[in-house]
Amino acid sequence: MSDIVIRKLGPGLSPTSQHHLKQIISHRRHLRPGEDLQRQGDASGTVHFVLEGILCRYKHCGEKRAVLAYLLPGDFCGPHPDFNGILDHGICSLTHATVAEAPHHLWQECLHHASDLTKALSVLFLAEIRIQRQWLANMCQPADKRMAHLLCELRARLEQVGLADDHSFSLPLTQQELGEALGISTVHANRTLQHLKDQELVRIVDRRVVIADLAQLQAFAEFDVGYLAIWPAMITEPRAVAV
Amino acid sequence: MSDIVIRKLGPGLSPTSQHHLKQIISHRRHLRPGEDLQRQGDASGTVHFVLEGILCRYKHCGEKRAVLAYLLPGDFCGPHPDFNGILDHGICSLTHATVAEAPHHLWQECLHHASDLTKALSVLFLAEIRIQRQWLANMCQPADKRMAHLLCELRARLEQVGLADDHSFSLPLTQQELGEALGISTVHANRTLQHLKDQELVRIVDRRVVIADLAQLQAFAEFDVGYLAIWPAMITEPRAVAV
DNA sequence: CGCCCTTTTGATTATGGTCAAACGTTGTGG
DNA sequence: CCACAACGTTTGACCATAATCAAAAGGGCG
Repeated sequence: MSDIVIRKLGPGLSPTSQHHLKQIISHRRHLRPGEDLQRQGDASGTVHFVLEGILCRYKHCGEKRAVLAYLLPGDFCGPHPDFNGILDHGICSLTHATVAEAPHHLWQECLHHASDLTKALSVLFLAEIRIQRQWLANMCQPADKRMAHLLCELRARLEQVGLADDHSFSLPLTQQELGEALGISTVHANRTLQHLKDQELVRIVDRRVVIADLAQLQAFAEFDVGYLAIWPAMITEPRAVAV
Repeated sequence: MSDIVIRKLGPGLSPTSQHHLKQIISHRRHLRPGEDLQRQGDASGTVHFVLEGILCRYKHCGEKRAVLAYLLPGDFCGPHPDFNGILDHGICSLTHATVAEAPHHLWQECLHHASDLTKALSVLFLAEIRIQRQWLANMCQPADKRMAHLLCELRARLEQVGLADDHSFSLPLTQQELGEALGISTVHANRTLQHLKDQELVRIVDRRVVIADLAQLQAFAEFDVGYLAIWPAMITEPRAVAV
């Protein structure tokens, strides 16, 4: 199951490093919906990778909770090796989830032996900040476009790890949770989704997102997949990683 | 003048590395207001540090321009050493500005010789993503609080490099540019500033932000300086770096 | 002075928030 | 099996924040 991490960390890793990494992250931890993996204000903690389920980075913002990022299977939860401060945000599981946990000393040792791993992590990290910037840029769009954009992004990221195709994917999130990520109220998230449904762009049935015409949805959302490319090869050859 | 970069990169650098770095970034480049340092879509470019003036990272978002980050004196413009793709955003100068430019081959060599520099850069980069996350979290606040928060942030970041005190700082940005960073219209940026002025929290006179009572402004903005700490020591001892 | 850019103001519109209630589903316990 | 609680979804009415449009008023500069 840790293959999904290898898949995401990509073609850059030597077989030796891959082996090392798999050993290190063999320890599993299960999380229930709503359970925190790390809390805002904690001193920097253990390294994690998502194996199953969806988690989110979040901050408290007045009364509300602001969801800053979704963490999907294969994603690195941090903290980054160079970080040695206080965590500025929490990580919370939105579904039942399984994460791989790397004990601190083993992780340090692994980074030491597998020098290409440090670079691969940096690349993942740079990919994450590109998503973060895109989310901020999207804030100047109306809610329906933002919602469509978010669904396009989730689809593309899940596809990278083989969990989505062009027509549908599983999305066990509530409308409230989607709203928190878009910075809109639950009620408005609902109306927004209905608006998309009325336009026959997407439907959400039975915890699955169903897309009639992906190109049309992406056009509506002004979605350009470029910012999600993790490895340079993916820009021209998106499926290269999936092989 | 490149001292400001050393100051920001912080106490982590050995004297040798500092010397190396100063040599490498001795090449200066001047930018006029509105001039691009890098364009969205370019292949990854040259490394830059801001020495004077204010630049911004931006994306086009429909008709508008979304400002994603301000780059202040001492800030690293990227690209990050591990990044080798297409730039997902542009960098534009908002004022007259001076940047230090490190030719690619010298930069690579410098990173090789000064291994602590790579780490220092990562730390700066992590600081930048914390700001990015905070900006996103702020999007669920009303515009007046966001504006106040932005001013608090700019003040604190400028103070880190000795360009602000508790009472005022120079801010040669237009209300339009502030609005683009907050995701609000120019008109609303103006009304928001007036609202803050009416509450006697801040005034902007003659391109300077004047703060009557910093604590009061920060309280209104729900501003917690923690996310701006670059080095662990700064969390408890913010002035340690400034010495 | 006249031009351009920025700031300011007013009037109008629209996007999205809040409150409240109803409806559907699921899971639990009697 | 049903009753009930808990949660998520849906709907309506009303309100608030902010966008848009238009125009006037300053301000710096050739």
